Amino acid sequence: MYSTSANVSERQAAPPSLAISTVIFALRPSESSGRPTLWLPLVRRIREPFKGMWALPGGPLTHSESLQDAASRNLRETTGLAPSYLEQLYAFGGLHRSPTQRVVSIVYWALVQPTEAALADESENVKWFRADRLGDLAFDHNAIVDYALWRLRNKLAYGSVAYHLLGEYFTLAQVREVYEAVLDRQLDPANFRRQLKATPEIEETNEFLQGGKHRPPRLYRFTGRPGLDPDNRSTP
Amino acid sequence: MYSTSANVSERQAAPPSLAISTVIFALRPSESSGRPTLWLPLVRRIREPFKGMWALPGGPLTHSESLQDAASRNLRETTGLAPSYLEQLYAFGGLHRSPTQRVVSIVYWALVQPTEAALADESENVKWFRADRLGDLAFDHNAIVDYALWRLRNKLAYGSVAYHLLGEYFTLAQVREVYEAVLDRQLDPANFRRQLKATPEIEETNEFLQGGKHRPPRLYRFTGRPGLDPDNRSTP
DNA sequence: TTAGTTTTAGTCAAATTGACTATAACTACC
DNA sequence: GGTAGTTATAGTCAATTTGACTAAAACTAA
Repeated sequence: MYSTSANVSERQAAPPSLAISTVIFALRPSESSGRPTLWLPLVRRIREPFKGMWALPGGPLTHSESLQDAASRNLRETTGLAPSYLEQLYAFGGLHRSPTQRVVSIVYWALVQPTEAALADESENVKWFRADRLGDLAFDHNAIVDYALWRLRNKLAYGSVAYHLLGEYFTLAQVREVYEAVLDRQLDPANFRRQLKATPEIEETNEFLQGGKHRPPRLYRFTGRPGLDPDNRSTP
Repeated sequence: MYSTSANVSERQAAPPSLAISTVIFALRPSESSGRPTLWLPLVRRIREPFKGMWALPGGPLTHSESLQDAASRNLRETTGLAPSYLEQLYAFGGLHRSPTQRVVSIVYWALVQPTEAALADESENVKWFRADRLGDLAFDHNAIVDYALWRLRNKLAYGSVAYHLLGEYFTLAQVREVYEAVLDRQLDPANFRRQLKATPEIEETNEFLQGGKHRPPRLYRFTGRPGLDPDNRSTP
């Protein structure tokens, strides 16, 4: 319809095009320290503009999908995973985001639990990067990732989002490691666990994690519901 | 371009159309109690769908405007006012928001300081309503207003947004009245002022507000910057 | 001058937070 | 089998913050 070879007046008349992108966070052990760190998948652009550079996964909004469905499909197509948490981040609509056309991107951010599947889906054009060591990305995607990180840190501090980066069962120390990775600072183990034990959504189980070279920690489980976004208002 | 009389296959092929809407809050003294309450302007729809019903101010995104500029213009056109605070709320993109076509609305919310001008701009098709006494609105606009109210309450509790509903100089009791109106509960005057006095962005002046039938309260002034949204990142 | 009003400062106990100590319960190694 | 190493877990204590409340200050209206 709106071919890229359209002349100027045609381009001016065309409505801004609408795209969906996703910032997908997962935890992976750092190669150096072994502690968990934040990673995210990027895709290599195979055409202009920014051909060859890395960019957030995304694509146009198809006619039969809600915004969230489009983001969810996008996520599945690039990582093979289902999101454990998915929330709208922001609609970016600056005039000069793309040099060739006016495009408005509605960006979602997601948390996934990393599995073998995720690694298997890596390829020449899809790779995972440490969130704090991205190079220069296409478009305004560096700014978008920065904002997503800010939002993640914020939700971590106030909301109850850390559990979506972990499996169904977890130890309190694992939760603390998530906080330390995302907030990038050490937390006092004893005080941290006191706070977690005071939140009613964290349920104690009678299971313990065996295998460490120390006292086996108790496993817990998160029983809360995510958020109160318009998209997620009436999810039972 | 995409006329409403296009046939089904043409409509399917057309990209979802993109609109900007704004939820504009201002304070006005309640008619009954005289205390400040939240009001917002609505416009009457002059064509289908939902012809005759009240709706949020809005319109299509023009090609030469950023999202925020479009919201700002929208606000000025319906109220004659400039926003004292403007922030993106959410992008609503459900499949069936409008019965006639797929439309994605990027909604902003704003705070304005009410002046004579705002009242003057009321007309047959633009009216202000109490935020807690809206009827049935067009489209999904009731849900949008609910979400905007939720966000306002949230920002009030954590952020520093109340001052944008007041003038440059204000008394601490006026701030408390804003909180009481938005949160809909009474706050202890003494404790509330202790908290405000502890926040460094609230600057004491040497002026006092005369005219009440009681001890004249000191005037204060807000010196902080609003937010950290992508739109407002580099505002000096 | 007095009553009525809101502003403003202050007290005190309860709850929360931050820094820290000590014991429990496991594994690994000698 | 005992002992060192490690993390889990409970608990203490002072500092800070919060909520409920008292009371004086400073104006207007009568």
